[in-house]
Parts: sequence; structure tokens; C-alpha cells
Amino acid sequence: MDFSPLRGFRVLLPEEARILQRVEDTLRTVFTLYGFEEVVLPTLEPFSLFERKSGEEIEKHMYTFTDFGGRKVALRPEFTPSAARLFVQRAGELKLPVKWSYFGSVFRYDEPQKMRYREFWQAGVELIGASSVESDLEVISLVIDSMLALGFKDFRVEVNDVRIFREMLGQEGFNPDQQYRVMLVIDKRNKVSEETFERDLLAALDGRKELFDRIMFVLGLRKKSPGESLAILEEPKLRQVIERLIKLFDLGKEVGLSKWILFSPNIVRGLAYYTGMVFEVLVEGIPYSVCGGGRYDNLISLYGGPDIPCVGMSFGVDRLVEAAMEKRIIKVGERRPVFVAYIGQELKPLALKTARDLRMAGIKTDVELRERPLSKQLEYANKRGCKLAVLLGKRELERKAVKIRDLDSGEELEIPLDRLIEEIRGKLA
RNA sequence: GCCGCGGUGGCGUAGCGGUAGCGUGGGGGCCUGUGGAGCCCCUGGCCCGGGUUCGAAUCCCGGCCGCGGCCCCA
Repeated sequence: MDFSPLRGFRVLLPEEARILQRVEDTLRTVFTLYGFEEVVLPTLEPFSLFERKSGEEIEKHMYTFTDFGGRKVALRPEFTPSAARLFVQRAGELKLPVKWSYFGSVFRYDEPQKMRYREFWQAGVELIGASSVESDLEVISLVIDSMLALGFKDFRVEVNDVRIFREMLGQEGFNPDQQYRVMLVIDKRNKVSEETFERDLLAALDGRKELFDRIMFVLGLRKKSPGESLAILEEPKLRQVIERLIKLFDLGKEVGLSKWILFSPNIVRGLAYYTGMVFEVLVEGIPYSVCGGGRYDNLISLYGGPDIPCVGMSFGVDRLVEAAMEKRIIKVGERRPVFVAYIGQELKPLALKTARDLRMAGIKTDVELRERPLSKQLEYANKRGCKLAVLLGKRELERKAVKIRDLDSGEELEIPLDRLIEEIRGKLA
């Protein structure tokens, strides 16, 4: 009988769980500072909720089953549809813009590989009801501050607008399906050789050399500012889109964010549902993006709500953890516990009471639970990483005193029993 | 769904056709009031299923799992 976890599912030991939680707590703090309020959404949803947004094909990548009520249900593969549904149901009582955040794991039935699991953690926000450049920047700013709060220094937010290529291709008579195929090629720009890329791109463009050249030209504008780009781009239809990007970058500059924001025309996020600005966050030397987001103005109406614009993003929390470990920026510092040891079984009740007193005083405390000899108790305390041990022994108790041992230095100190808590507080400080 | 490499105690490894060893961890002892040292004992393993063979951890096939890649990535 094999009870192993399922393929692609992970078990986190205390050290790893602690790091994950630390990352989540940091994100939660920043999200809150930006005024996003956390909502808790169902893990299991009607399958149709996801089908609506992503189409039937999506079932191949989801965990679905029929419940005892005969309903077709699915483990959530993302949060956005649940948030959109919640908004639609409550739209009447919500003041716009609505700012929500969410945390939790999502499930996707893919082949596991590096940084791709079947259950992974996300943390994201949805900003519903604002179409302004300011709302785009609000999300990007939140992302940058989150990265900084986590301790990342060398990261960049690569920003684009999906309308740039869509407009170009649309003008040339490419239908959305054909456009999508071109976008897929562009998305892979950095993953394949330049020759392969150019060959595939030309093929996706039906061999239209002149269009190919224009796209290559735009792609060449990577890392240039949108301002520069506009100056050399003679695409009247694109003017509006580029002007909006320029506004975004100018605004970012005024807010002091330009150091991290980068124009990157090859970011297309491979998704059909984005309608404007899109971005990804990349950390120097890490081959996968840790965050992605953008504007999807027809999301709410897709779920039967009013025509309300929407921008959002989500962090891959696992990927942040992995990247942070790689960059060694995680401080795993933890409050070290105090250990209450006792010598002689008759002191067991006093040991338990002492442990509880310490805990009630807010001091993280372990106590001997196995009736072992003192040497073993101390050995265990050391393995647990305890900073101090309280030694309860008859000899000292006759004088109403206990010993405190510093497990790092080995130093021992006898103190009156009624001063125990203050002494320990002092030692731990 | 496809391709490559791999799977030996909890973890790390040796063995690569003939009794499965070591390190570490865990439990205990030497030590009935002072630990992380040392010595000793115990614990516990060849991913699963077929096949080849007198004999398989070892060779072959399939599956499962892991790692990496392709496809994909809401």
C-alpha cells in the first residue's frame, strides 16, 4: 500500500512552511498598505465558472468531478473568476473601485517540472471599476513595493500593451485566431534561437515580409522608453495605445518607480483575455516570471455583470520563495524557545505549570514530555534550537529558586522562582 | 500527451548476476542533577509488476514516482 502524496503535490516541512508563510505575510502587509482587502474564496467551484472564461478545452488541465448532487465541480485553477463572480453578485452594494486581495493554492493538471506543480500558491489582487492609467500604476506600484519588501533588489517589471500587435495585425486583416498564433511566437522570443524565432514569426505572418519587418522593429524597441518608441513609430492607430503607455511610464517616473519599470514589447502573456496593459516580473538570473498581470476590461461583463473595467495581478508564491532562496535574501530568523527541564518525577507538575506560566507571558516554551534523564532533556532542548533552559531541581527549590542555563554559552544562573519570567524576558531580549 | 536521465533504510551513498554494507538520523545504554564528545547495542532498505537465469538490487519489458526538456502554462 502506497500512501505517497499525489504526483505534483508537495508536503512542506516546518522550515519550508515557515518561509512560505513569511513571504505570504509580507505580501499581505503590502497589499493592506495599498488598501486591498482580503477575501476568502472557495477552493471548489462549479466547473462552469472556469469554462466561461477559458473555454471547454480547459477541462484537460483541471481537477474535476461530479459531486453527490450531480453537479460538475472543479478545484480552482485560479482566483480571478471567483472574484469576478463575487463582484457581479454584490455589485449593487459595492463602492467603486473595489480593491480585493486573495491568498491560497490553486490546482492545475499539468505535467510537473521545474517550478510547476499541480498544487501551487498564489497571492493576488483585483482592482475592479477603474480604467485609468493611475489604476494600472497602482497595481504595478504594489508589485514593486512587494518585491522590495521581500528583499529583492535586481528585478524588473516588464510592461507592454497587447493592443500594439493586435492593432497592427488587425489592420492587416488577421483575425483574432491568427493574431493569437503570432502572439504565441512572440511570447517565445527569449526561449528559442533567433533563427528559429524569425522563421516561425515569418511563417505565422504568412510570409508577409513587410509586416515581419515592422514587428521586428517594434520588438527592437525593448528597453527603450515608450516616449522614444513613439517618436520613431509611425503607426497612427497605435498612437493612442503608445500614448497611454507613455503616460504610465511618466507617472511611474514621478512616483519614483522608473528604476524598475521597463517597456518590453515581447511580453504578451499568451492569454486571449487581456485587453490592454500587461506585465510580468522577472528577477535577475531566475528563468521564470514570479508575477504576472494586466488589464482585462471585459471580465466582469463576461460573468453577466455591468461593463466595468478591471486590472489585476497574481504572484506565484512558490516561485517567490524559490527565487528568494536562490538569492539568499530570506531571513529565516525565528524566535527561539525556552525549555523547561525537571529533575525528578515529583517535579513534573511544577514543570508543566512553569511552562504554562511562561506561555501565558507570551514566551515560546517547550517542556519535557517523555520523562527522560536531565542529560537527554538538555540534548533535546539543544536539538530544538532552544536558547534557554529552566532547570527545576529539589535543591534550588528548597531555597525557592531555579537555575537558568544559557544553552549557547553553558552559563548558569540561579534566580528566585518568583522572578523567573522577568529574568527570562531579560535574557531573551 | 511526448522525449532524455534516474529510483538501494527517514536522509545521503557503496555494491551493478551469487549471503545488502557504510555514513547520518531515530531509540536505548555506559552516566538515578548538567547536553551537543566518545564507545557499544537496537531500529530500518534494494519503487511496483512481469520476464531472462540454477540464482536478479544488478540484465530485459511495462508501470509508478523524481529531475530536466518539449507541448502548454488561465
